[in-house]
Amino acid sequence: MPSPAAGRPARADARKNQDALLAAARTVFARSGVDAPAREIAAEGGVGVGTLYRNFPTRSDLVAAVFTTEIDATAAAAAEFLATEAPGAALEHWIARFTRFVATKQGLSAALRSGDPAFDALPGYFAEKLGPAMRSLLDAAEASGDVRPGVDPLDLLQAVGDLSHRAPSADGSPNAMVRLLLDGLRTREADAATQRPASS
Amino acid sequence: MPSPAAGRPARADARKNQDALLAAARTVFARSGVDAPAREIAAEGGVGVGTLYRNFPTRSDLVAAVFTTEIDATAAAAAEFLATEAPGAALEHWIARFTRFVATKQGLSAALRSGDPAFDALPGYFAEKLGPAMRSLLDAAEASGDVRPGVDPLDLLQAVGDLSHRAPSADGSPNAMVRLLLDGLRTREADAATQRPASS
Amino acid sequence: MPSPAAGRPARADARKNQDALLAAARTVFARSGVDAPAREIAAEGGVGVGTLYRNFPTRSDLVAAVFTTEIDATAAAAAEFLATEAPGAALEHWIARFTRFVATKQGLSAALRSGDPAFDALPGYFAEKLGPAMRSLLDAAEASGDVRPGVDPLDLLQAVGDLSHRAPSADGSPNAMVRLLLDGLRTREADAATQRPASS
Amino acid sequence: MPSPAAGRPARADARKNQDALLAAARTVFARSGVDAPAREIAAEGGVGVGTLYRNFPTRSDLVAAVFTTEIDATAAAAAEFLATEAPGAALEHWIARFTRFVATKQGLSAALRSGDPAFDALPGYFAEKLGPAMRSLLDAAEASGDVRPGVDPLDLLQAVGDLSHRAPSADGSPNAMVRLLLDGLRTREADAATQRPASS
DNA sequence: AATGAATGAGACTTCATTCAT
DNA sequence: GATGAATGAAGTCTCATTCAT
Repeated sequence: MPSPAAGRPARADARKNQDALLAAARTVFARSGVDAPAREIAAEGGVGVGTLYRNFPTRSDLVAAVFTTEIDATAAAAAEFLATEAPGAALEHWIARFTRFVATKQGLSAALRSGDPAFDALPGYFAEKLGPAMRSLLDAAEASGDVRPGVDPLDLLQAVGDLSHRAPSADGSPNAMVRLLLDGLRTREADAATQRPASS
Repeated sequence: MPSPAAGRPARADARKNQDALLAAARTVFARSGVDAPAREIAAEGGVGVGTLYRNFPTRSDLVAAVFTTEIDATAAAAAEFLATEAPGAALEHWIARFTRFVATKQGLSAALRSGDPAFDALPGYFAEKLGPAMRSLLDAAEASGDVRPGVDPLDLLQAVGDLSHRAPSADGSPNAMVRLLLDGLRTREADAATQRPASS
Repeated sequence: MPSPAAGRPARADARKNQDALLAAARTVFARSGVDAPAREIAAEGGVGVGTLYRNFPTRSDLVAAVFTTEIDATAAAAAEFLATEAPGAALEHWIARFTRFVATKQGLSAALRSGDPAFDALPGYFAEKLGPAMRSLLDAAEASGDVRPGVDPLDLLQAVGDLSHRAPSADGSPNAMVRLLLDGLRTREADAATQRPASS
Repeated sequence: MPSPAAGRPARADARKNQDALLAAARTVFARSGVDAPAREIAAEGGVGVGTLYRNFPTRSDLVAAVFTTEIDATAAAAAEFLATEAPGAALEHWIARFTRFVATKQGLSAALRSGDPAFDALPGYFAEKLGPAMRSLLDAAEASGDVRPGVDPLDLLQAVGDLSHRAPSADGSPNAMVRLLLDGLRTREADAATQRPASS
């Protein structure tokens, strides 16, 4: 064991608990919504409620932390997909991932609107992190001709988010309305053909 | 059985309370979500909790009643608008109204998914009442050339509903994404021009 | 219809309700104990709660009335049995009947001890009515040699009552401990024979 | 897992509360019956309702615990009495004690019959613990000639229990009917004379 | 620092009782 | 007089949160 840099072990422990709680909260929020009992989250994380309260004094702190964490992870996935897939596929996959992220947040949008100051920074964080991520995917897809230009990344994100809201969606793929929206996003080569013929 | 022809006396009062409770629930649901304390609803309606429980034994009974009532009112508005406005305006106004109805239902979609059997009939009722209403508005608007044909009323309703979800919207008009969706609904005269560069 | 004596019909109605309530209370007390909801009793009697309260302002009034009524009926049965059966059988049948009366009064003894003044007269009424009834049955049975003499009727009644307390008893016959007590009551002809032989 | 040898710290407190609640329940059950408000029991024990619910999630858990505890204490008293008193006195005292235990259980027999599965094991526990205790006392008393042989301990226990049911009994001694029963239990020297007319 | 026991506010629900019709 | 709707007190139970160990 080549102890790296004589760090204080207590820190490691604290960090471990924080991570465990974050993961637990993610799980529980998805299962029972953001109003799930604190005890359920602590139990899922394998710690006592006291520890939960020490690390996240208020529920909104925890919610915000989970939200932030997931935004980070989701944003990071964009670069990863772009690096390993064709632009169209990357965009599609990433939206599917974003969709699952949203679906996981039972009751979050209601919480956001609650006026709790702990949430004030969240929309900004969302825009700051996911806006550029979406932008990069759209740029690539526009360049490759997969989607038409002129779409605002945040508008799209919001729309997809809203449409994903009620859809736990069987296999993890976006629900019908999202697919509809995405279809509309593609370039209109074929679309035009569909629309031109003799209308009924 | 004394006086044969006499109607049921106390009924008038009971009915009044029921209406008061329905109105109160509508108000409170919009303000605090469908999970608002029973006492708050009773107080808003100016009755005791006991009365609330007598008239609506379970919370889902009340939710379902409010939902049903509003669906009826919303559906009825369609005919009214059609009779007094031009097709395009009628459609637009009605959707704005529908949008407000949805925005009022904080947490309803989550409740719907709760599996409570009291909600089983609701989606069907929604489709049965609002489908034809939307259909009639779309027909008129299509006939007058305001919107393009081929739109499924229920799909549209669902999409608008989902997009309205998080938007109490300042002045009562639909939010940006809904407007976007509605723009897409209009006839593509201009749209087509934009998309088909060389139409010659 | 030879109207008997031009009585006021209202009276008949009132009496009918009272009887219906008494019967209903008997049924419900047996089913759910003397603390059963007032509404359940009113419903069983086919009247509104208001009528219940008009006829029996307090629960104890009703309990006392039922109790009194049944004491009367039980006392009356003694003479009837004596007139139609042999003394031993009459005694036995009557005790079985008394046993059922007691078993029917779930929680009555607790209520009796509650200190409610409405119950003050009950023990006296019990003694006054059932004491003589039991006395007459015992006298006959003693005379016929079926039971040994020297048993106090009220003591016996109380003991049987207490022992019947926890025994809904399958077919309506007294439970094991009561039977034991009654066995002890019989003349010891056979008993002596049983006891004399070689003790273990 | 830090300090290995250290016991569980907070346990002492928890145990103390549990005991306090058990004692409180015993007191309150005796005073107000087994249906006494949860809050009353918690208050008597000097704890919050939450603690009551934590330690005894359902009322039947508490009832069963009190019952079990008292059965244990009552059973233990048998050996104690046997060791310090003459067999006849030990039996008498123990029955008096048992009588008080039963008198304390206002409404318990009704609860037992409620069908709550939490009570299923109680009759068995009663028999298992008190049967042998009574047996040992009877054996000693039979050997010393104080009581006649052939009495089933559980039958006797049940009979005494039922007869004690309604008798809080002034000075703590069994009520009249129980005394009657116990008189019948004593050896029949005199009794036999009375019963066997021509013994010669 | 972590733990989980204790607390008690507050939500739910049931009924006894009153009273307008 | 009868009815049953309304009331609200009272009891149950569930957590969020604190705090001793």
